[in-house]
Amino acid sequence: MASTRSYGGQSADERVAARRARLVEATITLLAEQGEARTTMTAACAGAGLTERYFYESFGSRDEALVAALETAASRIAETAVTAVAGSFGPPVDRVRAGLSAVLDLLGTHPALGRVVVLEATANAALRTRRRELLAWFGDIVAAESRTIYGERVWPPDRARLNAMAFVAGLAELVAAWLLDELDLTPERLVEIGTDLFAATAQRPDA
Amino acid sequence: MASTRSYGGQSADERVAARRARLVEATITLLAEQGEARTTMTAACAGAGLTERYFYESFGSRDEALVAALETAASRIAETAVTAVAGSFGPPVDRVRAGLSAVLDLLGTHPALGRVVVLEATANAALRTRRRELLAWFGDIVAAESRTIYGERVWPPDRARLNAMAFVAGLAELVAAWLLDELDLTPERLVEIGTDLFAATAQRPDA
DNA sequence: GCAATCTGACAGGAACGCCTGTCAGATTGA
DNA sequence: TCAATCTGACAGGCGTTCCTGTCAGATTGC
Repeated sequence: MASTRSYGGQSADERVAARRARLVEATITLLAEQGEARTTMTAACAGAGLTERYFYESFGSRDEALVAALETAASRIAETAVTAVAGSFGPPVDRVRAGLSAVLDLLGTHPALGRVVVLEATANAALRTRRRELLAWFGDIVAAESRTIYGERVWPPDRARLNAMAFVAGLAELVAAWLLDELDLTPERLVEIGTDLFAATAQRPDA
Repeated sequence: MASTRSYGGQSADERVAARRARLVEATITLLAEQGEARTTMTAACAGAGLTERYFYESFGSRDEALVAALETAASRIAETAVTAVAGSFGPPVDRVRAGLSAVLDLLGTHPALGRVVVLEATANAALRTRRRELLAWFGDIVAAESRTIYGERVWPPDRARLNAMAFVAGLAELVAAWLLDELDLTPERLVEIGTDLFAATAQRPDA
């Protein structure tokens, strides 16, 4: 039962990892294009070009695959943001803008990531649980970045984290509206609004 | 088929309205206590003490009932907020605090309303669509209130609306964490944070 | 009192998705 | 070459839910 031989020029571990990766990508695509309800186990297998048996080689259930897709998409977005801020310089507002621009560029190039993270991440109980953990994680990242950007003018850590979570959740809602073409939103306007909101929520009012 | 006689001392219209109201209340309770997935049509009927046929007397589908439950819960919360702000006086920050306090009191007394609006409102495609419309509506209300509270120091209408939507969505996320006992949140702290966030997002930074 | 109507209980069709099992054919290492 | 293993196709059980239909009993207007 347990694979051990090489096959098609790949070791057993490599084949399993490749199949898992294909399933995750197919799940991301399906979530983005068809929504959570239609992202069935069968559809994910079909999208990955694999049969149902291989699904349970990598995931214990449909929910596990959905969560893996969310984690993958969220990690790519977070990594983009952190890298952009770390590679930026200049006055605080420019560094924030750099991070937001990088994220919105990424979402423009890969809309599926945005749709998974801001539109479909709440469609399922397992996804919602993981989403809240990811939001807390984003909050920690944003709060930490805000301290390196603004220095002493930020809130104390506990409060900074809560403010950062509210900032991320609020901005995510506007991104959702943008992805759905609902309000007169553009990436440029989102960057502008996000930069202002970050400044307003990260800094203490008396600072 | 169409009811027209009186029965049990009530006219046909009254009976239909009463049954619908019971179904909506049962749906709210189920959403709050069992989650969207277990809020089945059958369960709503059982909760309302009605048989399945009466479900389709008032709703064309399960989704319609879920949406009606969300609308009812959201309206009660919005009404509470608007009434509290309208009945408050004093400096701006006090009026904002009055509105937030009233809402959190309501959620403390009727946790089901909060759970439906901030935890379960995204669990279903039909609910998500209605939720975004309600969020835009909340945004309009909050933006309008912010102008009466802060006067000329607020953003222009378009921008005020977007900021208000981000504020509501961000605060809703913190309320969700509170309802789930996840971060060291209390109603008092939420009021404090919400008041600060409102001030930070409603007013122009240079005002 | 009686026919018409309303109500509650319940059965079950139809559809769907998750997950498991079987089986023939392809690929490998010896 | 050949046995062992890996792969893809597919069938189908199981459980669930939505929604419709039937039917006996309760309540009404006349």
